[in-house]
Amino acid sequence: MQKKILDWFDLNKRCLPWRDQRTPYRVWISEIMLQQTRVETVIPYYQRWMTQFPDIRSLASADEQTVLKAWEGLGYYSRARSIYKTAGIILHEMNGVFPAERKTIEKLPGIGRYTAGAIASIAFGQPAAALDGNIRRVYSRIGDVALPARSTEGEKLLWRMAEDWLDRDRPGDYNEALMDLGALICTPLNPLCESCPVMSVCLAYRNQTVSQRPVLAAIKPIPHFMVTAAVIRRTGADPTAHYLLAQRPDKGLLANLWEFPGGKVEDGETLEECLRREIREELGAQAVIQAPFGKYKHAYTHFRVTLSAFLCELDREPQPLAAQAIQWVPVSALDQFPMGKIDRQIALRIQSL
DNA sequence: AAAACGTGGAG
DNA sequence: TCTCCAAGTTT
Repeated sequence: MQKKILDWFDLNKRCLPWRDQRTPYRVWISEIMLQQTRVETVIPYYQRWMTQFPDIRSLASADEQTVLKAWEGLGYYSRARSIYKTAGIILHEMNGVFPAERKTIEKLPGIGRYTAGAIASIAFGQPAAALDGNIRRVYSRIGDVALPARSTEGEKLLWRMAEDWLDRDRPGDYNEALMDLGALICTPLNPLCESCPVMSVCLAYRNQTVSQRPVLAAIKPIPHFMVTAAVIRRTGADPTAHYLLAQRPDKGLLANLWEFPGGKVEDGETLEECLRREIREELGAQAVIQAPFGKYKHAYTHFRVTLSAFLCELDREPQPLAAQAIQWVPVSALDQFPMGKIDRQIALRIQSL
């Protein structure tokens, strides 16, 4: 099976930017960017990143805000903050040398079992197994695994398969081969079994259970929240327009990113009441609402929001009561502040005025 | 063990 | 419009 998969890989592997010059740094950055993220999404981010931060030293000497800005739009922003932390650790505690041992790699921030195995095998040629979404699907089908793939028992079995069946001579290529096989042939929907190099050993194919493998967990209902946000224009003699941004807490959703202040609508509250309450609580000021500034729908990982924005002014200078920091920002500088998708859309609308 | 954590694309 | 999910990790 390993030979069939590697022979297929040698003929069909994808040409991807991180597959040139396999330095540990390039493999590491690509692996983090690819966590839960499509290849096509990652490619332009990866190319910009390597221009902006060509090595660990340039990354470690940047500001976290600059790093988050480079990550803006990729999502799961703790990944960017972990990368930044890891760059500092490698530079200051490891003499600037990326560790080669899987166990050591796995101790670094943002690197779990999969990523440690991928880096160890791909960048260092070590016989370390990797189990990602693609490989999990491929092995669930080859072994016709009836256990839910993400259950404790299922994970145990699948990691065991990944360890036992790893090609010891070409571990990095083998792990990548399984991922390419999962991405190109053994796809979630409509897999191309007739073109698969391991069709003859695939138990799910034999048992006609391919479409039922892997066994997925039940999906939970996703709540939907109504939220408001204030686009606050600074009043006063200054002829240049400035708008107020607040920096989110350093933990949780969109940590350390900037946003237009606001919050969830509570029961029995109108949108305007919600906004005035939030501004009072977060900024210690009275909001004078002037006009609606658009509705924005957005789906996060585990909830959805409909955000109603309003153009406002304040009756006094705001205080950072809830945010880490607040800042009056000229329209031309809104670009430089890392934001999540929905706040970026609001910022773009301001810039189009 | 289960929940939190983003976004964009396909069907 | 809506669902599902795509190279997982952390708490």
